[in-house]
Amino acid sequence: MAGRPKIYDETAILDKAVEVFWEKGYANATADDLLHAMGIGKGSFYFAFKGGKEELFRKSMERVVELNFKAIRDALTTCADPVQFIKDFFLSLTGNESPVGNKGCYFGNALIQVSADDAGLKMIAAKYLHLLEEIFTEAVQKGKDLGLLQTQEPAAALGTYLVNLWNGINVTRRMEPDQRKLADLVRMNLKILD
Amino acid sequence: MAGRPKIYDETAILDKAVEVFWEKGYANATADDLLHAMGIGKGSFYFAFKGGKEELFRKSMERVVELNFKAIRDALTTCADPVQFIKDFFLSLTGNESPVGNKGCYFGNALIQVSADDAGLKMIAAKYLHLLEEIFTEAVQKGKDLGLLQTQEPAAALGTYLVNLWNGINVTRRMEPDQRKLADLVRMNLKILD
DNA sequence: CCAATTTTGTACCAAATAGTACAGTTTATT
DNA sequence: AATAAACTGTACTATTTGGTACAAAATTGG
Repeated sequence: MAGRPKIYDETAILDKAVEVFWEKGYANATADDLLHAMGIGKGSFYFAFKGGKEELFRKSMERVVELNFKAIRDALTTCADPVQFIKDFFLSLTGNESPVGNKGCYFGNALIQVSADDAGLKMIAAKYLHLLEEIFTEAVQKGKDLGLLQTQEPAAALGTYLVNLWNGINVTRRMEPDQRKLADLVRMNLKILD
Repeated sequence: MAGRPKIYDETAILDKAVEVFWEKGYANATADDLLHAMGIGKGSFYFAFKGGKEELFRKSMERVVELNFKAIRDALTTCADPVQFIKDFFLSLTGNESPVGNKGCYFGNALIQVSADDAGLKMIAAKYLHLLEEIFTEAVQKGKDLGLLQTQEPAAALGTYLVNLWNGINVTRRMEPDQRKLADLVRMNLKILD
């Protein structure tokens, strides 16, 4: 168990890579962009990520799930009113202070940016979006169990509805700078949770 | 006004370029891909499109608007029940026979695929999505005028709702192969037009 | 301190990239 | 047929791409 120690923190440089991918998109992010942002040399990079750019992106997706989705899930399991939480979450997407900024959804972006022959990455992105769908579904189910929802719709259908809303907003944000219009749009969609 | 005539049809090669961009994405489509599909040489290409790939993409967007959106608008102005037309349109997106296939929306894709420093292309894509929004809004307004809609929501808000649904579906399609789930999702969304 | 092990930086490379230069070809007008 | 205009194909280039090779460096256990 000897050996020269890493001089960087693996999660720290992953976070840097996430930033670059999110900002520039998978296809447009060059290895140089990434290395520069991560602040490591090619040697270290190809040593740590033998699969090159693709492996880095795969790990960066894991990291984003860990940082973002898991946080949502945790918050949902502890909060008293999951329905209100969902509503607040979506409304928060329409403001400047959005956690996502204008960069969209990491996974939705991936589905659209990754070239067709990288089917593996696409499948992973799809899988994580399904995870988000599940999280929404669980929240709705919990809301139903608590008697907070009148709707006849099954929780799973509402989960699908919400992940589709998420996908939509993350594109619509980019064409619609008017935050009031976005907020109205979200509110209109959230009526389904009354 | 002399000179050798073109040996190719400008719109025909544009259509080929559209195919490539739609299939591979803007960033992933190389000049070679495009030239090969268009069946012309570099000389002809850079003569016809002095702006290179970017100009080609700009013109390809115009072409897609011309071919797709204008057709929708025309169909809407002539049809008796614009509300039903909208519903059928969205439901058609969930099937195999979708006009869009799994390639998504040309302009939504562009918003997500084009690199940040190509702000010009992004603005054009956003503009065309706003055109689609307008088309939806007009259809809804017409539906209201004809007494086909009970909703209190303003037509413009519903237009925004529908373009957001469009944006969402075009991403969600890529993560959700189950067409029945997609169809249910669309039906749930279209209840707002009852 | 020596050896084993792991990490790092630099130099290098082959392929692919978008784009240019330009000579030559084809046609309409005269 | 001569000429001007419009078009086309080929050869070329400079840059950037992702990726490899490998020797040197840093650390720990013996």
